[in-house]
Amino acid sequence: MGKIEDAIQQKEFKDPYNKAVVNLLFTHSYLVTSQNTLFKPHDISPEQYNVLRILRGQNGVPTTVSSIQDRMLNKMSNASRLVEKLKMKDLVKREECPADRRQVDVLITEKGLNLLSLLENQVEEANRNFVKLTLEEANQLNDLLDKLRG
Amino acid sequence: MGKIEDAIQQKEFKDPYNKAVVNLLFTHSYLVTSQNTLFKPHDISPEQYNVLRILRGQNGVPTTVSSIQDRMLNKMSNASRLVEKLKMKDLVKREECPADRRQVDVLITEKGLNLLSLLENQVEEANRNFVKLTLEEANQLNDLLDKLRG
DNA sequence: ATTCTATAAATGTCTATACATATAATGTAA
DNA sequence: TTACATTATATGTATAGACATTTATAGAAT
Repeated sequence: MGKIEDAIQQKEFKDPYNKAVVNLLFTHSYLVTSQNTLFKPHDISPEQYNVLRILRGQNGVPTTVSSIQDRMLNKMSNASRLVEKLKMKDLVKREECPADRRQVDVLITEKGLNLLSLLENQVEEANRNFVKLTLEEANQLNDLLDKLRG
Repeated sequence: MGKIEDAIQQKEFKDPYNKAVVNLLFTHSYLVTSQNTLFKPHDISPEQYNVLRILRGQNGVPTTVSSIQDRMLNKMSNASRLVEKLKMKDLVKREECPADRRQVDVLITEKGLNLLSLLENQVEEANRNFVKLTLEEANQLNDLLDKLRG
């Protein structure tokens, strides 16, 4: 089992390329659904978690909203609103950038760092379980995905 | 270029499994964004397109909402509301199932079939272009994704 | 027949994506 | 300086995903 044909009851695909697109959409849904069970109890979404990780990666250097946007997994998501959600939970703070008053400096708070360290190990451990591949296969998959996007 | 590390400016990952999860989320966004440009002019979403394809696959046999749900790429999506959207555009019709009045029979209309055949070649052609792999690599990717989900 | 349970679909609510537009601040050119 | 284009962020609005709840019907058990 596990074949995409069975999972969505579609007998055949136009070609391996079109099958790969469908397979990727389906596998994405599998992963997101699996991950959600983890994030749910902490009242945080995978996207918000991702923003916190980006901020911590800055090691205390403030980050602008557009810089967060550039580094998000989904370039179409709305960093401004995600930051607002995180701020309401006191996981980040926002300050007007003195050098350029259009910009907003975003920083992760102590509370944000604590939540992140609590979550991170769980997420990493869970991800290893969700991906039922050998190490070598996981590397192959990474290479193929990198190449897929060109 | 093309490597996930550059694309999201993250230097390293915990392990290839965690990298694969991030890589898959990112590649999903790449594909969906690419596909959206195609669907936009036709006032239909990729999800609605997918429902139309499921319905056509039935060759005129009515399909219930829950059966559509089972065959969708995202099991968490809401077939009931997608069918409602399609109905408002006269792309599907909905009939009470006489045998079981809880169920609703859904059928694709002539208009729906026309839109589908117009879109399908474009989508299939575009998908081939989005996936920058050889045929063999595309097959490998499909096998890895099938295995990933277990 | 009555009650209980299960199932099908619809609905409510929140979050996020997608994309257009608005607002404010900056930089540049006349 | 004024005018104009550019950039950073915020906001408006629609669609979809996530998940809980409701409503209606069906089937089973008493």
